[in-house]
Amino acid sequence: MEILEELNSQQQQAVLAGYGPVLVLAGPGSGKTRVLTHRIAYLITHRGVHPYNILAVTFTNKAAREMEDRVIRLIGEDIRGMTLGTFHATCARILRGESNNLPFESNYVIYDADDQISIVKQALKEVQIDDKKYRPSGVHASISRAKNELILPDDFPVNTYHDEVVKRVYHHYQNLLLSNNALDFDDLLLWTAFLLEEYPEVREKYSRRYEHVLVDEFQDTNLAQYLLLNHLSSFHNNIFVVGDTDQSIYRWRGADYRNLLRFEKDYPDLQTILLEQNYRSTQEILDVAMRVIDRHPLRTPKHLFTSRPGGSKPVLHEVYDDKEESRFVVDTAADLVARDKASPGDFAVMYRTNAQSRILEEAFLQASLPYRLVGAQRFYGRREVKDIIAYLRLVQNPDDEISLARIINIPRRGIGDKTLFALYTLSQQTNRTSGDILLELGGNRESPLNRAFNNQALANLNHLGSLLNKWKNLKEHQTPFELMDTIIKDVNYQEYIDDGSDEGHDRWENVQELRRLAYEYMDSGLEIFLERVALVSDQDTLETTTSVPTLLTLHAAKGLEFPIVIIVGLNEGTLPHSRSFDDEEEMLEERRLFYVGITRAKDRLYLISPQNKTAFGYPEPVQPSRFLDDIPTDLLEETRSLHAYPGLRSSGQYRRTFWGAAETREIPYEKKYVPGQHVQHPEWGEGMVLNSRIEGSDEVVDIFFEAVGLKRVVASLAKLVIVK
DNA sequence: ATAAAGTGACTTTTT
DNA sequence: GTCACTTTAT
Repeated sequence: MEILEELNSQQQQAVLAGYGPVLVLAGPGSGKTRVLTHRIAYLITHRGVHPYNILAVTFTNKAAREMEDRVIRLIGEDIRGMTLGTFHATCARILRGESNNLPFESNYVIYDADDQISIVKQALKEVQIDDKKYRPSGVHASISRAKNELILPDDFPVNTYHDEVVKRVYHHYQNLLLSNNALDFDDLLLWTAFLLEEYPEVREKYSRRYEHVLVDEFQDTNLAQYLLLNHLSSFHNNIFVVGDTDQSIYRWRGADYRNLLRFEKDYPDLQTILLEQNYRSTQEILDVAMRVIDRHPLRTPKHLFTSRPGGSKPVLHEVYDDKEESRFVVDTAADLVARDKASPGDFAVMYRTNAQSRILEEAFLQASLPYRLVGAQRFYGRREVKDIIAYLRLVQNPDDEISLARIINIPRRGIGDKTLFALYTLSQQTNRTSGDILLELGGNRESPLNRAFNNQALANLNHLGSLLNKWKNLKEHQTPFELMDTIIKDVNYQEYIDDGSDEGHDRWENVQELRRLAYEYMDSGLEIFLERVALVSDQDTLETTTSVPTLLTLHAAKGLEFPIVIIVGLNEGTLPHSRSFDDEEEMLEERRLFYVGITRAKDRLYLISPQNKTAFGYPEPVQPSRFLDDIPTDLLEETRSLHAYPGLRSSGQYRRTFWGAAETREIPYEKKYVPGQHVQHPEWGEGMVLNSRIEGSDEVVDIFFEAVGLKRVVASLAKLVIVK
C-alpha cells in the first residue's frame, strides 16, 4: 500500500488501527502529524470513508491548515465535506446552526480577550466591586477556569470571600455577554458541550455523522473539550487521539493532561500505540532533552531514540546580563552564517515571556539584521484593526455594546461622556440596546426618543445612526470587502488614521492589510469573516518559510522545528517562572516547557543563562535555572562570556552561588588581539590580524586569512589561537 | 470635548 | 519600561 511506504512499523500500526478508540502516544519529532494525515488518507482511500463523515480537530488554525494540505497532497483529491478545524472554530460553526436551542441569536459575535476584560470590568461595576482590589484579569481567569470545567455561575463553589465575588461577577458577566449577543472563547466550547449534553437528538445528529473523530495534541484538551469529543464520537465510538503528556504546557488554560489517563479509563477497549523514534534531533540534543524530562514524575516512560547520530554538543553559555545575552544571540547567528554553517532562517530564539523579546529585537536592530517576531504586538490587537472590526461587528450585531462603545466617537464626532450617559440612561429606561436606539434615531427623525438629547447630541447620533442603517442594509448585498470600504469612506477613516506621521502611515497600512484579508472572503459573508478574524492567533499568520531568524515564546514554538535553537533567559524566576515557585504542578509544567523548547532543535542547541536580569527597568542578580542542574556537564559544551562571573558551574556539579550588589562592577576588558599578530582559526587556518576593536562585551577582529581572505570574527566565538 | 501630563500597576504562556 | 487609566489644563 502506497500510503504506508514511508512509515515505520509503529506508525503503520497506528494508521491501520481498526475501529474503536485508539491512543497514540507520540514523542517529539516522532511524526504524529504524519500519522494523523496518513490515517485520514487511509480511511478515505482504503476504507471508503466519505470525507463528510470525518472530524479532525486541532488547537491552532495553522495545524489544521497543515493537516489539510498534507492530506490533499497524499490522496490528491477533494476532501470537501470533511470537518477539519480548531476546537473553537468547529464549535462556532455548530452553534451557528443550532441557535434555536440556545439563549443567543445565530448572528452572535465572538469577543476577544480585550472585550472579555471590558465585560468583566462592567460586571465588577454592576456588583459594586472595586476593580483595583479585584483585578479584572484575575477574575476573568477564574471565570474562564470555571467555564473550562463546565461550571455554571449557579454551581460555582464558594469557599472564600474571593470566590463569592467571582461568583457574582461571573453571573453578571454571563448575562452581559448574552445581552450583547456575544460569546467569549470559552463559551464556544461550553455551549456546544451543553447543547450535546442536553439535546440527545442534536447529539445523535452529529455523532452519527462523524464516523471517525481524530484529535491532535490531546494532552492540551480541557474538560469541556474532552466531553465534547466524548459526545461527538458517541455513536460510532471511533476516536483516534494523538498526544504526549511530556508536551503538556497549557494547564493554565484549563488543559489537563490527565485527560489521557481519563481516556484510558473511559475506554477500556483502547488500543495504545507508542511512537518513540525521533526523526528530528541529533542524539546529543535528545540526550539533554531526556535528562530534563526524566526528572518528571507521572509520565508514561518513553524510550526516545533517533536515527540521527553525530551532531555537536549543545552549548551552555553564561552571560553577565540580558543585554549581553541578546548580543551573544546576534553574534552567534552572524558568526555561523558568516562561516557558512547556517543560513539566517535556520535560527529560532525562544524565551519564556514576551517581555524578553524587546531586548533581543534591539540587538538585531542594532546589528541591522532582519528578524521575524511571532506574537507580541498582534496584528489583530492593533487599534486601527480593532476599530474597523468593531464597525463590522456592529453591523453584524447591533446589540454589541462593546463595539459600539469603541467606535461611537472614533473618528471624533462630538459624542462625549454627556451624550453617552444620556444614551445609556435611555437604554436602561427603554430596555433596548444602545445600538437599537441608534438605529431608530437614524431611521426615524420624528422618533419620540429624540427628547432624551439636546440638539447637538441628537444631530451627531442621528448621523451615526443613519450610517448604521445604511450599512445594515448593504450587508445583504455587499461582500465584507465592499462593506469595509464603504464604512472607511463614510467615516473618513483614512483621514483620521493616516495623519501624515510615520505611525499614521503604518496604521493605514494595517488597515490595507485587513482589506486584503477581507478580499479573500468574497463569497463567504460577513459572519464567516468575523468568525475567522476572532479565532485566528498570531501563530497562524506565521509563514513556514522565511530566510530570517525567528523570535518566539516557548509556548509558540510547540509543534515547530528549527535547525538551530537558542533558548535564552535560563535563570530562576524566568524559566522556571517565579509564578510557578509555590505550585508543584506548575513547576512541572515549566520543566515540560523547557523540554518542548529543547526538542524543537534539529542540529544545534544553545542554552543561555544570564547572571543578572532587568526587572522593572533595574538590574537584579539571578541564579541559574534549576533545570540546568539536571543536565550532566559532559553532555554540554560550557562557555562563558567575558563579563560573566566565573565558576558557577565547576567540574561535575553546579555550585550555587549568590552574588550581591557589591560585585556588580564592570569587569575591565583589554584587547587580546593586535594588528600584525598571527592567529590560527580551526576552519580557515592561519591568518594575520588587521584590526581589532571592542564591541559591547566582545572583541571583534578583522583577519586576513591566507586561504579564504578577509574575514571579521567575534573573538569569543571563533576559537582563535595566537601563533607565536 | 479634547489634549497633555501624571499615576500606578504590572509582566506567563493564548483559542 | 510600558501600558492603561486618571487628573488637569486648554
